[in-house]
Amino acid sequence: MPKLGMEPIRRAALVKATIDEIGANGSLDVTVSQIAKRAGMSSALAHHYFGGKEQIFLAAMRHTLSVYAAEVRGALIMADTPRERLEAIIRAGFGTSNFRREVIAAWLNFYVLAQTSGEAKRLLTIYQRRLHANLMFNLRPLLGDDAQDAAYRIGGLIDGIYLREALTITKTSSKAATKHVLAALDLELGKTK
Amino acid sequence: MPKLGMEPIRRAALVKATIDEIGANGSLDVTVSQIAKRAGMSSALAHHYFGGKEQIFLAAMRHTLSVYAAEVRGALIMADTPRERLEAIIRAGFGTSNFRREVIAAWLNFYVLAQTSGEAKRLLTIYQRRLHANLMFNLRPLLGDDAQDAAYRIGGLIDGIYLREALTITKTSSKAATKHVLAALDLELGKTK
DNA sequence: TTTTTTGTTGATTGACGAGTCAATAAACAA
DNA sequence: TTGTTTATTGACTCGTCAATCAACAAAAAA
Repeated sequence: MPKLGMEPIRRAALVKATIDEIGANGSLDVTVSQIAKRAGMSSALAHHYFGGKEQIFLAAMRHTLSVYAAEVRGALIMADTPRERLEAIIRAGFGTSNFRREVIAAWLNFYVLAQTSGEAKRLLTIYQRRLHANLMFNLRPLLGDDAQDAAYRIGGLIDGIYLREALTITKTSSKAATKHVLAALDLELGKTK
Repeated sequence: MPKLGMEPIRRAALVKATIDEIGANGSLDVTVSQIAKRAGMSSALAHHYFGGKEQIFLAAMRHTLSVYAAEVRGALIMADTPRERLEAIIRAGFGTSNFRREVIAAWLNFYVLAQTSGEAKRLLTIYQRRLHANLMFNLRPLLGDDAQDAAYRIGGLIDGIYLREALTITKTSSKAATKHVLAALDLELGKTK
């Protein structure tokens, strides 16, 4: 009994299932059947809507990236000063929608995908550039020419902490991660504890 | 014409071929045949010596880790003061044997493997702990109770920069990476530029 | 010399998975 | 009503790959 207008629903379900399946599995070594089953449909339908496995992965990646971007934008609305905006960017990165086991696992595997897929690489590069630009924009008024290097280090630290969480995940790690990056930010800004 | 004493030679060749193949391929999605071919033997022989694919991967991982550890130990011999030792640890991480395309790609994929394989996870955890302990030991005389957090941040930054290099590799990035982490170290130590 | 140990591979097996296709069915348009 | 578009799947094809095996060869031990 086919209801019309299923396409967006199916696509969304597949995207979510893909992230969950990668998270559950810990690798990109998931079958289209597994994803489709988790999303409650046949594998043929997944192919029908996405064309192929890589395109499913890329859609999941775009979704992850856009959720991240939305969370950052949201946090920035509330912030007025450069310092507040920097804090908002950092907090958003470790916010509830991004800092979860499956999402971190998926993120890690997107880096692997980027080794093979040009499109995946492009998407990740966009994320990195956007993060860097956001940090730069708010660091420059505070640090001038040192902003460039500081932004690189803060961005690198964020990514590094993500990578570590891919290995050991705990409930409290979100708070701790935020605190660490904020401390690094204070150091960059020249505040001594 | 079987020469005796081939085992260690074959094993070493397979380990090297594994790292190269993962690097060339950008993922763990390499076949035993590919690895064996690169190492100049049949896939059956690879199985004969290692028993299975995962054990080949783990051997490659152990090798990578031990090369890293050796490089750190080597650098530490020349260093006398805590500050010099910290610099040595950082420099070793971005030294010529570790900071290469294939090795970084392999490293990234070991993180993925650690999601599935308990042994891989164990090995990576050892690396992280060792790095942390090394940093701590030399930061404590300089920072006291702040050493713990500082070590976490320096370690995280190192990993983060590695992750970024997995995406964009350039010739000069080794120098730049070192400079960035050393700058972060200076900040932690309270030196203002 | 016979036997055992070590080295080595081509061929095969058995499983699994991506992608395709034909067929079915409901909704909608003409 | 008839034709078209959208939704959906079971069955199938074709390829790949990890792992095993049988067989051969040479060195070393007996």
